[in-house]
Amino acid sequence: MPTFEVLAEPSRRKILDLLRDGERSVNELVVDLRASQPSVSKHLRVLREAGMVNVRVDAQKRCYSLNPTPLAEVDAWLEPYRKFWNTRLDALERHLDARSQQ
Amino acid sequence: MPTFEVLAEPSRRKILDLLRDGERSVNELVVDLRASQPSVSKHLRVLREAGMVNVRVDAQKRCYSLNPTPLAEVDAWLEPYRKFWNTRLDALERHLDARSQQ
DNA sequence: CGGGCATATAACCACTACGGAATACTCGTC
DNA sequence: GACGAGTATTCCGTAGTGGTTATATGCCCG
Repeated sequence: MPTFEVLAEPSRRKILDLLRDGERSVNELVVDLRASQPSVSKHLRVLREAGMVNVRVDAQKRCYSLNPTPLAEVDAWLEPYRKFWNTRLDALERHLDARSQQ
Repeated sequence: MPTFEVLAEPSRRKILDLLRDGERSVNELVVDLRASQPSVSKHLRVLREAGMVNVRVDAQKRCYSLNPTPLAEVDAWLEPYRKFWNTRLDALERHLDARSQQ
């Protein structure tokens, strides 16, 4: 599934957010997300196949950790837009400066 | 529709990309996207309702222009991840530095 | 005011994604 | 080797999305 589609799911974004604090087992994620275990497992599969998380097997547990690399694609897409809201902010600043001259 | 879902559609991202170069009429977008007119109109509606584009009426034509503001939400979500691939790059740099010492 | 241009909307269809319940798998333990 | 914990997978039902065709709307012009 393409990166942007993966991120369209709020639960999946939240999983990534949680994994920023370090690796978590499936059950820990289930608790934090207040979702069913199959649901979380399915989302984790999507994230795995998109290369956004890594798995470490620890007996029965699977510990998932963050792989932020694919997010660079989003960052790259966003890049050309950044100058737009920068120039917007610049315009706003100029506007405010002009007002402060009064 | 939430920002991330709006962006999940490749055609919609492409529309935004095209509008970076300035406003376009629906028909111009239809040509550039090689898509049907109703399809483009629907995508434009989604983008409109998400506040990502503005419309200017010019006789029969509707000229759409970019409103990048909602993209700031994506940028904000992405922000905490940026340091991750920075530290990854740092790690890569250290690795390369270490190799160059040999 | 009739016709053609530009766009929006409606109605329909195919597809897929998500959630829940049930089940299968796999490992460590007794 | 039976059992339970932890997780993955399967099998539904459902809802929503995107595409196409057909139609409606609004505007300019002759």
